[in-house]
Amino acid sequence: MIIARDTLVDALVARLRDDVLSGRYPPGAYLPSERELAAEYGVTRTSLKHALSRLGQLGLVETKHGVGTRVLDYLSSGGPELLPMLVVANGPDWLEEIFQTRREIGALVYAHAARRRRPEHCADLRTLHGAVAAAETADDAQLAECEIHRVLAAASGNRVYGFLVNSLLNAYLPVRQLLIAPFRDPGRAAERLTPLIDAVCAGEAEEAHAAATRYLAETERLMLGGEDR
Amino acid sequence: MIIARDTLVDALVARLRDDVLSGRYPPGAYLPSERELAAEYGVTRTSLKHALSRLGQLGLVETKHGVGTRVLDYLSSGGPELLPMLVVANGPDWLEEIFQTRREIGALVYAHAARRRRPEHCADLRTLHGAVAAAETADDAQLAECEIHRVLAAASGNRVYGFLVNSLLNAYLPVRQLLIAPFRDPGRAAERLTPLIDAVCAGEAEEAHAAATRYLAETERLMLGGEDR
DNA sequence: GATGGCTCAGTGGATGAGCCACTCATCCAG
DNA sequence: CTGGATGAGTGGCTCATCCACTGAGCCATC
Repeated sequence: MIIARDTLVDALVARLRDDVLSGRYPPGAYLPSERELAAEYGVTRTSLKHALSRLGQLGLVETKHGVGTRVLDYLSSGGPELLPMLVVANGPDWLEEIFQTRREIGALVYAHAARRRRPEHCADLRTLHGAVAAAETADDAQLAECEIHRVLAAASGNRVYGFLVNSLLNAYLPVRQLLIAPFRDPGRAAERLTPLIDAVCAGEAEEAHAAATRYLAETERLMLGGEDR
Repeated sequence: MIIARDTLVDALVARLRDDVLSGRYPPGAYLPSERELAAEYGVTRTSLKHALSRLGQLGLVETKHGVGTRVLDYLSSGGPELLPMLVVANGPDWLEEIFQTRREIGALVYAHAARRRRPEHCADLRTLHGAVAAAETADDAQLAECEIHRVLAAASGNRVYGFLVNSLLNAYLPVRQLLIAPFRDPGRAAERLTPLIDAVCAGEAEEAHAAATRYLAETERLMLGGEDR
């Protein structure tokens, strides 16, 4: 286990992010001046600026010289990089939409993977599939399955799809402990993966599309508390 | 036209980003120490740190206290927020993959839009469609068309799809001048949109899917220099 | 010889005072 | 009524300085 103690700026970012997401500073509103905020949180203006700068990069706020820092309408203009943050703050609100996206994009991308996979992708998939089956903890199985999704996305031959899948994984990883049910029995988790991996390695695009849809829907059901068998 | 002069930190971010993308600092390599970099660029360490912090938020580098700042393997682990940057640096390399993604995700999302659109979405679509037709410049037509994509994504009822579409638009906007051909004749641009918008407003999901695919493929062809008619 | 603790050089983290540049509302002179 | 000057308030940026962390190497100990 890695102990990654947060830095002061990380804590500030988290705090300001919460203040924005909770509605304390709604979209369109101006934040207090940097000098005021720094005083309120008991930090230097320099540190506060670092935090604001990162929120700006995230697309949550916009700073204008001589004017101030304004909260943006991130729900309208934001990108998927906001998902991890939003999921941590309001997980249940987002589950359904993320699952739908995962299911539909997954089917699309994994069908491409079946068409364009190369031998090394298949080798990686087999290795990871084995790692899921042999995992000693649910945690290991879950992480190995994530890598499978990455390899499948890479096999699609479209790097943009790789980015999209990474986005969804990034939203999933911070809350994965809550969605670990499908991996409690690693052996069965691996069995569920078999049809998808076989279809992709065999180059059967139609079948991969169907298998992906089935697999993703089934794991969702289990994540949401359905019984396994 | 808005004159948004770059700030020093913006320039630093751009410079460091180029140094990373150009391979001067390949993934896995450590950047020189902050003190050295600050001296090299003739700026304060404070400003340099602001730039590095933003690159970190972007997922391009990772900084560890007491160790240094390392370039990440952004092609493997990054998200779509990297696209604007990558497109500006190596546009042609990415065009094909972005177009494929736009076409396939667009068809998927706009089919959902046909199923779930609400009256206000249709009203917005009609207004924007009119704005494209009446645009006095290709520029205005292009921007209005972008808004149409945003409204369509919103109409899908899935905010995650909205984020994905925003990502693609963000990658497109910085280079849109190079891809403005389809909007040289705003009237014809609006004509091309008609089947898609009609299908969505009529709630015909299958037809919306097909119309979206046709529309997106046709505009791509024109963007890449095909003749219009 | 292997172990465990120490030191030290180098790195990033954070501070706080200070000055500069920009924006906007206001006011006043023409 | 117009146009320019003013000033308060904002963020941009610098500087000098200190703190905290890491890792390599040394060395006494076992």
